Amino acid sequence: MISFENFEIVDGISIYLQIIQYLKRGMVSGKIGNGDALPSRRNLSALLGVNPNTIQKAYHMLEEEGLIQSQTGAKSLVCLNDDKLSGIRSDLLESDVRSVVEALKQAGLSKSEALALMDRYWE
Amino acid sequence: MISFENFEIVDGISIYLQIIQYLKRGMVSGKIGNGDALPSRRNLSALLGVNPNTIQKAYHMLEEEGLIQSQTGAKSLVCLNDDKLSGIRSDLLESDVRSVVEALKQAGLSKSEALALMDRYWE
DNA sequence: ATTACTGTATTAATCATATAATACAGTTAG
DNA sequence: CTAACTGTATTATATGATTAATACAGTAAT
Repeated sequence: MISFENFEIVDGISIYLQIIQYLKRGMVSGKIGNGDALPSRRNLSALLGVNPNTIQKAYHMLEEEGLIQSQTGAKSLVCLNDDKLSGIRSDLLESDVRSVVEALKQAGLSKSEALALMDRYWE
Repeated sequence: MISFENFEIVDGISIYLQIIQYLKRGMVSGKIGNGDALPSRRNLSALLGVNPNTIQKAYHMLEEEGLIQSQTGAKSLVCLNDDKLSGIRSDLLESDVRSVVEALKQAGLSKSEALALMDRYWE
């Protein structure tokens, strides 16, 4: 069963997007794999303290992307292959890194300053 | 006059927050300094293709933070000192770096992989 | 002073997000 | 079989972000 232990909702980004992002990152890391069962909409909504409809929205979008499969009555399952995985990986990492590079550049940091900052925060 | 040439609105974050973020990063980089004049609400709204109220919201919040000063009839001016500047700097860089570190960690990258990725995307 | 530009305020409408309360239909496990 | 859990759907409400159309008051420059 996929865990949401180290998941925390932050302000400024839609909750359903944060859930999608969390699951995709888990897939990229290998912690979440093909066939894994997702928490039920009701369980996850109770765990995170958000409305069931918000979970449903996230799951529904993942299903439209072909990353999970749902069937009325049964648990939703992760549906992955190598192609999908490499697609998610490049999408996610690219947008993450691209945005922070842009931000640090605009704040006037040099490449080496940025790398040093990053190194320091990695712990 | 403060320039918005290299500013582009992205999806997923409120426009007024993006404007605030852009201006703060300019302050941190030194491109924007104490006393600099901001574009008028109407001008900037036309330039960015957004509603004047959206610009007003961003400017108003910056004024509440004490980073700009406005007076009816005249241009709004940047209002900075060293204390404010160092506060913005640590806030901005910290949140930028912290979030990307968390994202890349969760995606399963090692520190060196992350630094290499960052290095590669810098140009 | 007149003109053109400023900031500020108000009201209304629209859209996305999120919540709330139900209901129905299919599955899984005892 | 039945009870408890699943996914799915519907309707309503609230809030925040954004747009829109004005209006008023103050500044700056000619």
